[in-house]
Amino acid sequence: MASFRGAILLNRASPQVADRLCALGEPVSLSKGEELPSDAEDDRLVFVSSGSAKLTAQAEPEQTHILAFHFPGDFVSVLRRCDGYFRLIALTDVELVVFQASSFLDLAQEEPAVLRSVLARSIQALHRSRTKMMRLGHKSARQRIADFLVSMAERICGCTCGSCEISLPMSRRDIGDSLGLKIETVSRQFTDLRDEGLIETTGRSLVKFNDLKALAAEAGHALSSEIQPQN
Amino acid sequence: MASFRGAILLNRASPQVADRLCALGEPVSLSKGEELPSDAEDDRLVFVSSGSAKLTAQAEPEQTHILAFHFPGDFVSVLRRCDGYFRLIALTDVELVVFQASSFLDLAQEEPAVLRSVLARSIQALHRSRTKMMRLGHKSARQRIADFLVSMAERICGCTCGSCEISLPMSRRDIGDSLGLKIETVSRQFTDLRDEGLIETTGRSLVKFNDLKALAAEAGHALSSEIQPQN
DNA sequence: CGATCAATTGACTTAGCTCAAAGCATGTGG
DNA sequence: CCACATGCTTTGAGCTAAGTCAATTGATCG
Repeated sequence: MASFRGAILLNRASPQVADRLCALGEPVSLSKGEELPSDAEDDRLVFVSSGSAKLTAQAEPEQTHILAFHFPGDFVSVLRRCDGYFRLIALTDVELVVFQASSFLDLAQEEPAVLRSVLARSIQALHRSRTKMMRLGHKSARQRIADFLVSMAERICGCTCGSCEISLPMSRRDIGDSLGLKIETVSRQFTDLRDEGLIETTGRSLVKFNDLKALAAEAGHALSSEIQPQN
Repeated sequence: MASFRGAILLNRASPQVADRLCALGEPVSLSKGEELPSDAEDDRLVFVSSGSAKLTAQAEPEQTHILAFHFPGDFVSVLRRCDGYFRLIALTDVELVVFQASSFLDLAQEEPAVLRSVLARSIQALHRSRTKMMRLGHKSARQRIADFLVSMAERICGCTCGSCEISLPMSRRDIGDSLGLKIETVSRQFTDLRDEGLIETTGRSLVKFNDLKALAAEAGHALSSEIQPQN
């Protein structure tokens, strides 16, 4: 369970401003599979307190793209419904703090350090997104899956090397939708990695990594610094 | 030839701050093929006054990824050399205004409206990048090329429908590197589109569009709003 | 006008998609 | 608590789009 107030204070905001920002946020709880009600008026900033969620974009019917997975501590920006609409959907029961982007920024503006920190993070996120997404366009299915697993290990349990075990909150379909792969291809890659001893799986969601460095190497030298939470 | 000062004033900055920002920038001219000297210390913000340039990332030797093409009026952020280094390379003779990101932001901080506007643009750019790049992962070669051509028509000559003619400043290899396609595939797609009468080509760089809407449809309903200059 | 490098075209290979069927988890009701 | 039903996942066989290798054509610049 991540605290929004704590995250803000890390940006060296004054406690007063942190409190006022907190007051601005609306706590929202979603249970597994539920969707954050969409808003046609305003862009929103959403802080994830606990659980996990997927941010999707539906350009055309029958083709869902998953833009990102989000975990506790993440700060997600959800654009208002306009060009191809965005949806934030709970993968597990999830607790959020939802802000209207404009009023959040109005207030943050009083604390230029916060605003600037948010900007710096945003520029970094843009670059990460660009490098990462662009790489996706150049990578094989195996590399995409390896890259995905390494990034999940880092985000879910903070591991970048050695071995660890995580529970993936998303389905194979979700993974495919986020990497531009079909569900069968995702499954086959899991099988291959399992056969080669790079991972072990139990049930649908448990994945054990035996050597994260080796897996990262499979991803095509994905630098671990590229795989941090967005905000 | 775009004016940096003019672009800043559009953000409703005071003329004083605009002047001080101008003073902070270092004008740089590059001739075709030249590269902006890299900087290991600071992230930089680069304004494109005239000409065009490509922003590349070299994760591994022998594999260059083009992150974006840039045209007059664009505001590019070039990260310092760290994770896989970034290079800004002139496609034509180009005039730039180069800022140290930190000092630019220090100054912009005095004008919260500017800072916030930059932030808002940056968040938008992040979303565009995500949607666009993610789509690339799901698109066929034909759709990628069509999408690319439509976006170039919009950025180079401002056309979104009807017919127009542009001169592409980048090579087929550059196009491939930016879309995750091989040069031969790029060429074949050009041939196909030419055979179908959607485009006409003269020499290496001239491309004439007969029906941009039809081309956009080929791109898979790429919304024109998704194809605007970054900043 | 010729040298050089970019672009095109062709033949072949392969990674990932499609269609189809079978195996497992998970959770629900008896 | 077990059995079954549902939906997720895995596996298989064949196909297609894009990559690879190789040769040719064409554009651009000195």
